[in-house]
Amino acid sequence: MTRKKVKLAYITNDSARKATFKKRKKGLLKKVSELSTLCGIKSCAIIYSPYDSQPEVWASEHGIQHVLGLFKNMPEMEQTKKMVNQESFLRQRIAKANEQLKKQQKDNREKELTEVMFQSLTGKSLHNLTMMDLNDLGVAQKQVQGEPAAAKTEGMVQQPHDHHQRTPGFEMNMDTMQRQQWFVDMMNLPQENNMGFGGDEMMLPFGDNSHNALWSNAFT
Amino acid sequence: MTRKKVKLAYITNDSARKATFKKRKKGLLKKVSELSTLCGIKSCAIIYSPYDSQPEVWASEHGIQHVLGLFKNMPEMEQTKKMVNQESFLRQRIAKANEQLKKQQKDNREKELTEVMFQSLTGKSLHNLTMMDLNDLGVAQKQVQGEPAAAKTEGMVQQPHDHHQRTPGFEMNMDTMQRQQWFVDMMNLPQENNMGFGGDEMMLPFGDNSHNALWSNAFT
DNA sequence: ACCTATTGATAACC
DNA sequence: TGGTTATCAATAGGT
Repeated sequence: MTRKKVKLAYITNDSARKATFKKRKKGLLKKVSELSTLCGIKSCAIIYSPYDSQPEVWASEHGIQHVLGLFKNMPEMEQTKKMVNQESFLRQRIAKANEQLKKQQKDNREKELTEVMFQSLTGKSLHNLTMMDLNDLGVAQKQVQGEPAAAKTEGMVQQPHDHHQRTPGFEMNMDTMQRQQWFVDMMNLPQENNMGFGGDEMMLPFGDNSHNALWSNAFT
Repeated sequence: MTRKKVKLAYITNDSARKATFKKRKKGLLKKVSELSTLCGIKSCAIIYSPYDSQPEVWASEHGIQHVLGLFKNMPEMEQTKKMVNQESFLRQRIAKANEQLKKQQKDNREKELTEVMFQSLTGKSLHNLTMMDLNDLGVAQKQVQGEPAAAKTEGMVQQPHDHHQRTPGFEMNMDTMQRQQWFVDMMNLPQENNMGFGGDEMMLPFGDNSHNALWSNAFT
């Protein structure tokens, strides 16, 4: 029963290391527990080992989580379930927003079509309509920017964010021809430029935020 | 130098408790350190005490944080800076989305107004356009066909979320006066009712997710 | 996994 | 608050 002085270094022997790990882990958690009990403080210990599928976690009752919120531990490291949940929740949220936006865009396009159709009924060129139909929601509009009717459109394209500011400012003194021209111009507004943000832009930068983590259910 | 058996219970004596705390904390962190060194495992301990302004944290080098991401400890408990940052970031993101959506809605509304105005100016029926829209966009039209335009307008206010679906359903049988009145009415439509989803609805449920926490900068 | 010698931690004291 | 020491507790190494 001689006992070496234990050099503080990695134990290369696998079984010995595992044995030591088990013993010391137990002792450590006990220490943590004692510390919390004796001193009435909040503490926790997290031990991740290849021996346990899950990280060993100990925390004083209602431990630190009540201070920083409610800390939780990942059931499994690799799963990072909650983190994914958080992310997916946000994605859902954003997808919903996007959906709303798309609806609006669709509606917008619908109106365009209506307006273009109106053109055709009133003797205007069907060129725009054709392009729109061919390209549906794509870049069709841009392809017709060279059209006379699109002169104003281009300006609007470049100031899509001010678009809404035009709305209330109807000039009701235009004659019919002018109004119709304006009407046609509006039809040629490229929807794409009013999309504002696309899916990609709304992607949460979780790549950069990979250090964000959500702990869950380790502290009882 | 007699030594009691140490009853595992809260030490009521303040100074004694503090002394014990200091000693044991030191010992505990040493244990954690040893465990990691000896067994090559990741571990960390977090000790929050009234004695230290900041929580005492120890983690094996590149500890657990590399498994779950990069865990970090709040510089100060109460600040929960990062958490706030995360939240505010998301809020920003969502606010942006909302803004975009509003723009779309406004633009949408603008087109509606234009359309309506044009109608009122020309006195033409747009039924055929409606049919075209129907073909292009599906069910939307069906829901509103045959309804008086004025009624529609009111519906828009009360059902802002279905706004886009009602829009194309112009009923063009009104006389010019009626149309113009409708037009004016539309212009006076409170924009707020067309926002689709509001800030509150997009509020992240952080109240419920208070257990979400972002650690930062504790693990060096 | 269980033992026990030995080291290590620390309660009580100064 | 920090240091000392007797004692208790943890555990290395063997079984």
